[in-house]
Amino acid sequence: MDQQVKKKKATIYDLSVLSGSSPSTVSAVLNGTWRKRRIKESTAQTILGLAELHQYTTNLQARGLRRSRSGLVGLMLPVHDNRYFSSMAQTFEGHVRSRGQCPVVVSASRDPQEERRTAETLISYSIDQLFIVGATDPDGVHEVCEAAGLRHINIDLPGAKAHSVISDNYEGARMLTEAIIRRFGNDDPLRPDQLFLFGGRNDHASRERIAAFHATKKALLGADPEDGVQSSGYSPDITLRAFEAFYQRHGKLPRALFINSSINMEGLLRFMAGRPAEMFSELVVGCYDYDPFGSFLPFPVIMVRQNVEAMITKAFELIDGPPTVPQTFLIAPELIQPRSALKGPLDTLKDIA
Amino acid sequence: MDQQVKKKKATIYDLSVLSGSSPSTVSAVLNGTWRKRRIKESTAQTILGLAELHQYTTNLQARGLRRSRSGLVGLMLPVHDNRYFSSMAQTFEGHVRSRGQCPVVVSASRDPQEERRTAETLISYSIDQLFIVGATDPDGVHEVCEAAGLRHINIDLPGAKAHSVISDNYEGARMLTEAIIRRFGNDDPLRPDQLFLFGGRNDHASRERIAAFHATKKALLGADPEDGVQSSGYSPDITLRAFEAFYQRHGKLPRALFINSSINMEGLLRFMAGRPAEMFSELVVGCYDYDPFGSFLPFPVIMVRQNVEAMITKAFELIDGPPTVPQTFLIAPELIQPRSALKGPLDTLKDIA
DNA sequence: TGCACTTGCACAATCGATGGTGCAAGAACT
DNA sequence: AGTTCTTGCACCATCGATTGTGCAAGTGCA
Repeated sequence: MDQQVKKKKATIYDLSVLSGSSPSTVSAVLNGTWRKRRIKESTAQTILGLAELHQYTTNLQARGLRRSRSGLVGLMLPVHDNRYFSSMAQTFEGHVRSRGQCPVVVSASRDPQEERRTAETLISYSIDQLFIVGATDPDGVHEVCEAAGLRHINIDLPGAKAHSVISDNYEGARMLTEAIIRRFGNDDPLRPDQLFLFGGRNDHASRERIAAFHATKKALLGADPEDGVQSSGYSPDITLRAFEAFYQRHGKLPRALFINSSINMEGLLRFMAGRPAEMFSELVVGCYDYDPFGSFLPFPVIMVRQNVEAMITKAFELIDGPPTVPQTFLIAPELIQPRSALKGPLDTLKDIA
Repeated sequence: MDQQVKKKKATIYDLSVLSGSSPSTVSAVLNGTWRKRRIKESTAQTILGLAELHQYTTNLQARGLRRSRSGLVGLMLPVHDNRYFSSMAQTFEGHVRSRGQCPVVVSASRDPQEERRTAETLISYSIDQLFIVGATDPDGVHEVCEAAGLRHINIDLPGAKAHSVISDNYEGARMLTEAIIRRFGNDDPLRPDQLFLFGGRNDHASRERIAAFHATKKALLGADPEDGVQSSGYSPDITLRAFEAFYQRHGKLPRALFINSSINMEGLLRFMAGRPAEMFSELVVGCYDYDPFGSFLPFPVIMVRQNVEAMITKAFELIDGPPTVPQTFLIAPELIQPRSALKGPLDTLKDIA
């Protein structure tokens, strides 16, 4: 009967019996340390043959328990459903796999409590390293990791207590603001009260971007009215409401927009839905994020692409390196002109038609 | 010194000593089975207090080893970097968390070998269930799961040997094709040789969609030339080349396009990049996938949104239900008119400004 | 007082792999 | 032949939690 075939998954003990060797010998052969343990070549071959035959696979929980690490490497994202973060996941996976470890990607919803709980859960599985992306409370997560002796690193949003690899938000926002302004010709240049920033929150990235936004406006346009920033967090709906409020107050949208992230950009889309396309035909938008579809909207959208590959690479370098005092590393982002469809992490996969 | 503070993470044995109870009692208290084991309320409180005090957390590898399951639930995606799949991940996470388990999301690059290897790795960690999304070789993965006695289910692309929950691709493609055709008025209706399908591959979804495409063209336009389908897999670059080849041959793009997925749509974007926007002003596109940014391109893009929430819900229902003969369940997708910015899984998160 | 229950917990085996240590048999050498 | 190495492996404790079982002390009742 099929029920009898319900294989219990061969263990080293099974192979031990079958091969006539001890479990420890079998273990050594199967995990590759057998030469160091002076196991005879022929013994090894016998065991490897049996393993193959019986489809042996290591029980990684048992190994993890013994070694007190698991081979799992964690990536904690704010959310999955976003091109920036999902390309982060994609890139991360590639790196982890190429080191023979197993990537575990989870999201924590930008909720400090959830972030800590998530870290704790991962720690309970004895993950080997944790990459903390865009955490609302990086230092809170740090405490949890620290207490468990877990190597970790911040990405995208910096913490004070562990290394951080982040985008050069100031420079990126400076470039973006400048590009928005320069987009307008000299005959009808942009006025300071025509450029607004939507999105942003009280996090490091937003603060830097807002600072650069202000500074660049002042430098290039000579002035910068007080009310130029409409904070609306990282929520499409709140951003939508901010646009609606603005529209109610002014009877129109600004001439130009600096939008803090693709998530806020979705708020603009929601505002656009149901309104005539002509309403947006003169609009110029800068968005601090890159999304290929966002780049081809019916008005110019200048985007900033953060260098995910470089960030992840640097993060691995640091997390593997010797511990030093926490430092923040800036990775230069790239200004992307409207109507650009760039390659992404998927392009490294082999093309299959 | 800090080095001495390197806490070894309290175990039930530590708490056992501290509380004067046996490890098994501590274990029972901490995992909630203590009433069943007739542990005194006061004993339990003492232990819980100590656990709190010493920041005890269960070593889930040890538990997993003993129980031979881990509390991990796997989601295997083709890729992360895509709104369809990442919204799948987002939705999945919500469901898994609400059951007190830990989601593990990994991708397998649409590579049959990678798919099996990935499943094997996850199995080695004793995951409790596996959700297989868009697998190139679902039945291959099935074998691996079957051998390990792992509950699993196919999503998006069906397999023959396990339950499958998929989008009603035929009906979706029928709606989409019809919507594309109806988009053209009666004075200058679309001709059969003006509507082409790009993308698709030899998988179940593509076959269904292509069949519906053909049938609907024939039904509504009376004819359907042979060469109406340009297979280009799931790769932006191959799709780009398909567009270039088409353009070379015909000196123009088709009047209307059925694009098989957002990934192929990115191929169109790549084709658009660097070419004048006017070239696309008359184009009408239907895309079998939904991406909010894709919905606002400078030409009408009719999209199909697959009901991710319903698919995941159904999948959980099935995977938890009693085993029966493998069956495929169709979930109705939704036709999305151009310029629609819909809510997604992120909107369930609490908005933070 | 005697017997049957109930209460409250301890004991010990177990999950599967790892790695330090010990030791017999054979080789090499004097 | 006696001593010292080397080879090749087995033994066993261990990682931390779970769980079936056993049993002493206490309770209730005739």
